[in-house]
Amino acid sequence: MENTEIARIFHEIAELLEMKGEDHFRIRSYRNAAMVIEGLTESLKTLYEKGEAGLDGIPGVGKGIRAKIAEMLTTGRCAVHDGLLKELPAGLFDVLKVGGIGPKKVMLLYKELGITSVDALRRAAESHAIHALPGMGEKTEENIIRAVESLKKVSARFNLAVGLSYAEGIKAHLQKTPGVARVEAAGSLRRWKDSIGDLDMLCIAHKPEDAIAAFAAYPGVKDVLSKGGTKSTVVLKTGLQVDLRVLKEDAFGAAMQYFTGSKAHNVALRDMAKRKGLKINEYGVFKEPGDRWDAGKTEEDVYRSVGLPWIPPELRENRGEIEAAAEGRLPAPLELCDIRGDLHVHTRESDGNATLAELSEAAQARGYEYIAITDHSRAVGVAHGLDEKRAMAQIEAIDAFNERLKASGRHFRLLKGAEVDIRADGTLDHADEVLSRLDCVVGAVHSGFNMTREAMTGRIIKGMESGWINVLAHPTGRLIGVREPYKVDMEAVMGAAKRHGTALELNSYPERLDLNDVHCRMARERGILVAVSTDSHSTAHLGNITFGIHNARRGWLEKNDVLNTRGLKELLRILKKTRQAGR
DNA sequence: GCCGTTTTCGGCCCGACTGTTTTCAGTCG
Repeated sequence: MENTEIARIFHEIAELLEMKGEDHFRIRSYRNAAMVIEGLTESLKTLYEKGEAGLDGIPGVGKGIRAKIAEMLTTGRCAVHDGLLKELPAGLFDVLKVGGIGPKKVMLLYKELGITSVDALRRAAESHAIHALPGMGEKTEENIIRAVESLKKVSARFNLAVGLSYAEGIKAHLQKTPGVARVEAAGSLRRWKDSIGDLDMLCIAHKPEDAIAAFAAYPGVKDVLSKGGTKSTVVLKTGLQVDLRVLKEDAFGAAMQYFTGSKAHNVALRDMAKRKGLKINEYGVFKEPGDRWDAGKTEEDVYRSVGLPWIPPELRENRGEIEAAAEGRLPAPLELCDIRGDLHVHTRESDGNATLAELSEAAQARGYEYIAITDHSRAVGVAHGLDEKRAMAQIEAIDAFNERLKASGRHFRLLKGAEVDIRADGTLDHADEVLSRLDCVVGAVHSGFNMTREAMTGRIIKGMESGWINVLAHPTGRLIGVREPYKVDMEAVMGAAKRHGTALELNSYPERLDLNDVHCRMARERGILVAVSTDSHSTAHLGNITFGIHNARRGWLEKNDVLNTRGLKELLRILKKTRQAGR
């Protein structure tokens, strides 16, 4: 079993225990362990196979949960999970997803009315069978009908680029409201998480009620879920939920810290504060009992109050950043100015829409020293992939172009490259005669996504073993919200990358962000270089590098961990060495 | 169920809003 599967089972145990009304802290332990497991950079299987001590020392995983992990790894089952599922029907998980229905109500509806599905819930609400139950009323029935309706339309999660554009729209709208001094997005968007479930907005306003009213009146709003004195929640027409909190200026830093999260980071931070006799909430830092500390204006104040330096939002996942901050070993965040070029760019020869000259100009305008032209190979027919003849012609064209650049005194170079398909049998989609003339070969999987895990892993490793691949592009093939990653053993792929000196791509396209944050961190720990590339199909796409940089930060990558922070000379040396080592 | 500068028991982050209640539970983030 893989980490994600084991984590899922712990999440389910937590939900089942919660419905049964078990101890809150025990439930939290399962949730916490699940989240910790999702952030691990080694598979539990590998750790377990190391022997007794392998699973020791994982924070939040004690004796009980360790035993369950061992049980799942050896038998593929978890008796506690199985037992709970015998007590409670699996349909209750769906009922729990209905907004406004929590574990207590799910259980009440199940016990009193036998409701085990969303459909049954809606029917019960429509036939007014619910309001007779204790704690339920007519309003509850109306809300259930509405929540079930929106459940159907809501798409799971939104990608970052979409989230950013909504946040900008709301920000512009609120800033037009008199008395609104400042509006910022917090939450997972500010942490640059690869996908967002909702938007958290903060605002400073003299009259909170005016800001709340303006928020509810935003033209994109479909439903107002709640509207209080300082807080409101709405659902946009697109299905995205947005929360707004209105605050006073002197609490803005504390609120930013609080609402940026993650929840796990905040719990750990507040626990730390508590041990120091302090209390942190969204209004500031307080010395018990109750009196105010001057630590609410900036986030730095909040962190300083518990003896920590400011922690970049991208790292706030309780994956060791608090300990690292305490010990002064936070990673130095990767910056845009560290990036010297882009190693994955398409032209109109395949499925891009820009010419060599246009891309060259756009890249120079960004201050780059190089970009690699990496059009598709022929296997990607829909993208008008290049066969050997066209590839050779492009090589000649790039050589000629570089000659002209040189003659004009520009310190910029186009690298000859290709995004060559790793075919289903692991062979490459260009002949050696073409590959040997390229500066930078990007290998990628674009078909046959439904292979078994073993077959896909073998296919990719065989591709790398050819010795031609400098960078493995979008290594898991995921498209956020559209397509799951293909099944692949990333530990094995990284093992091969390390042996062959292959870099792994962090594809900056907001729908991809592949490698993800945890995979980036895995690469760093294993000493594998990451290429932060854009996979641009137009000059505008070069700007997507921003998404890649923030995702790299989430993966703790520093300048030295990234291949394309190297200057041209050093880059070419590394690219050449990879080939020589591999062949 | 986890954890320890309060260490093997007794804690465990904190607050807003809603709908149902006559003082608060449930839900959410």
